[in-house]
Amino acid sequence: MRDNLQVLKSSAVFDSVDAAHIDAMLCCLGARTQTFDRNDYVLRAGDSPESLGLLLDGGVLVVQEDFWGNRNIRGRITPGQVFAETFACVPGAVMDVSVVADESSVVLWLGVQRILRTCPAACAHHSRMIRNLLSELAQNNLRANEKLTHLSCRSTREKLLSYLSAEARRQGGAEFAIPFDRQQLADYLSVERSAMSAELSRMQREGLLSTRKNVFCLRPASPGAARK
Amino acid sequence: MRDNLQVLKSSAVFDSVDAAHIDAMLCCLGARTQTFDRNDYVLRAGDSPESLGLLLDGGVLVVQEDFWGNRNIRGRITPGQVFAETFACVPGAVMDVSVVADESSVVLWLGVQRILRTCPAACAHHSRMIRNLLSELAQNNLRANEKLTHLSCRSTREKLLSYLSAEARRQGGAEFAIPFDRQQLADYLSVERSAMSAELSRMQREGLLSTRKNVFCLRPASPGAARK
DNA sequence: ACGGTTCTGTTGTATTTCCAACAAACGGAG
DNA sequence: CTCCGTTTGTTGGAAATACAACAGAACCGT
Repeated sequence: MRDNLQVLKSSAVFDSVDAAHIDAMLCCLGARTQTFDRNDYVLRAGDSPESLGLLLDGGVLVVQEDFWGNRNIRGRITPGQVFAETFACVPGAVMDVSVVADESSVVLWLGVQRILRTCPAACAHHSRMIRNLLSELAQNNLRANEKLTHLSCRSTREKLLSYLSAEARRQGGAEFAIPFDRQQLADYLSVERSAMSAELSRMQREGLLSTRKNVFCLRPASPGAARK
Repeated sequence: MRDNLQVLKSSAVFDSVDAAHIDAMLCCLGARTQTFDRNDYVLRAGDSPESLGLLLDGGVLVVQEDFWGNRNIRGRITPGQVFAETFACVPGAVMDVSVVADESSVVLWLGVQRILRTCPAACAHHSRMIRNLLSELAQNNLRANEKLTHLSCRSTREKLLSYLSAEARRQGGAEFAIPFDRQQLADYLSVERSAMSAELSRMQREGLLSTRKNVFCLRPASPGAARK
């Protein structure tokens, strides 16, 4: 719990905010922490959160669920990242997604309206935080765009390649770990788990990639690879 | 062209900015207008725009295209709305989508970094505009979320119902016009145009809805409706 | 080591989508 | 009005996905 300050200092929303002032800011933002066990709901679809969540420890999934338990995973939040900021920034916005703890997690709630409503000149750091928040929203937009790119692919194979290429690019190498197990990956890409599993097998047989558990390694295209 | 000021005043990014100050702001933002014919590219994938676009007149489509001309429509921008703001807000961000004029259009370019970089206190309206921009980004996020909801549906019918319900909700009635023709709607939902057309026919036969051109009317569920 | 649970890959069948080609309806331009 | 290009709806065969059911592997705590 002592390294929470470390997480805060490295978090994008507190970027360029003097560490010495963070305590004062937290008080000003009405910050409070909350802990969750695995599979606990952090926020439910239908909520209108007034605070954004900053994950201090653990991991949470942003998911959309229908009545029959079908779920689409929007993304996974890791410590230092924020979530629900979009809904917290639009007063009255109703969440159409839920946030579920994927493991034991600690969340710091920040009353974003206290940043936005009061005059930014009141506190020198407010203006900085608003710009950080804006940057965070833009990043979130980019992530959503990326996911839209994956989902607009027509076939399971294309979706996999689109996602895996993006992940390789993001992590800067052909070998990388993904934050999902197979079922979660299928829910993220909106495909059938079994069909995806079969497709991954085919792709491995063709030499496009190799995978052990959640570690993938993309291979450069080999001209003599067998099709199908 | 004279009613451009009217568009600006009603635009969300200039919300609560005194009309008398807009002129001064435009100068400060390095604003300049540009006109486009139908099918002209306003921005191309690969660009790193330093300005956001505010549409003064006409209509533009945000699209993602691959090498073979397959395109996915991300959305349609109408006068008063902004586009490319996400990329303009993240210095160096490379666009993975293009913006194409769907009709003759007039765009006002606003140097967003001049809002963000300079001290907000320098101009009383800067702080207001930053918050407007933040709100705009949040709205954009909500739209992206909505589209993700549509795209995560598995079947053509589900996608159609998801989109049409959302549109009905947005426009506040069972009867509404959509901003797309059939091909554009198919590209927006990432489905086959012909399959979508067939599905729409089936849904009409079942009495779920009626459609003439781009006007749709959703009907309340009738218990005795024939399946398939 | 032992069960029990979860995760992953495989397979077969039913269903759906994709694709190409065509037909009908529509909307200007001359 | 006719011609012509565009848009929309229809159809049939090829291909891909959805679904269910199962088997082996990995993982857990006891």
